Amino acid sequence: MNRKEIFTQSLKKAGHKVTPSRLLLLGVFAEVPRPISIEYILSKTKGIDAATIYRNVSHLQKTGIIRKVELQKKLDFYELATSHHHHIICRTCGTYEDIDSCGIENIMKKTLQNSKKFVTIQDHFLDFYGACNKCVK
Amino acid sequence: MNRKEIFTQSLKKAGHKVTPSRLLLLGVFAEVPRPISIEYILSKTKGIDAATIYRNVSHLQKTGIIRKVELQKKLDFYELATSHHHHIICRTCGTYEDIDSCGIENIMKKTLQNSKKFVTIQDHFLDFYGACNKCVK
DNA sequence: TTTTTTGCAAAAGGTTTGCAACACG
DNA sequence: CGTGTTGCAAACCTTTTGCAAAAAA
Repeated sequence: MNRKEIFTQSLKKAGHKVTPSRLLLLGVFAEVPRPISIEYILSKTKGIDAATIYRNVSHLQKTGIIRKVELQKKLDFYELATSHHHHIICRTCGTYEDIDSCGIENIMKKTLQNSKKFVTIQDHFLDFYGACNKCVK
Repeated sequence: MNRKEIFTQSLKKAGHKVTPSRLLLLGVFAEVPRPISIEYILSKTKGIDAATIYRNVSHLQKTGIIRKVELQKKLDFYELATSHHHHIICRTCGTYEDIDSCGIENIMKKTLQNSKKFVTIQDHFLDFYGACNKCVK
């Protein structure tokens, strides 16, 4: 079963009609093994109207074929230059806790040692998303 | 020296004029010990024109009073529901490597143990930003 | 008084929505 | 055929820019 057949099957299973634009969209996802942005998707699907892409991304997400990696609400966060730490954030109510010592330095060190392309790490981003006491049920 | 005086001094030192809108803006940052979004800032500075806020955030950033935590270019990344891993990304050219084993499970476990509010972690986000071989100089 | 900053209005991007034509099943 | 999907255009929202008035030094 080739890639197109797999896509076709998963679309049908989710109740979506199989259309050229959807196959193309899923093809873009399959070619890049990492989270990609709408901007990137649009650049790889030039023939298709942007509205169609937005609608399909939204539909495929609702049925679980793709999944949204949401980092808070909007991009570009700012902080006072003196503070930097990590958080655990409740997906339901948005409450959060700071994580004081997270041991990330070890991971950074190990990552650099294993890396073939990279020489330095200047910055990092780490947050956890979960459920707080009040929102577990 | 109170908070307002500290702000005044750091603005002057950076060559900014001291204005009510800037003091208010810095006050918002000081009240929340974590990265905040423009959206949040605007909601806390209602009397002031949005254009002024955007300009000030931009200026304060250039002189290092606040700092931008940039996660790629735009928010809302998507991935196939089956794939999930981490990256080390070059800030200059955008090249990246996958990080296969990053030891994050230990951090998750430790974080949950230390947490007072949280019961489960459903998801996490971790990327490193650095310089690759070609871009170090 | 000089230079920077501000508010307003307009412009510029990116995303969403309404609607009629079209295509999948 | 009937319903879901598409393209187009208009609507929306957020961010940026130009300009003249106001404020800081």
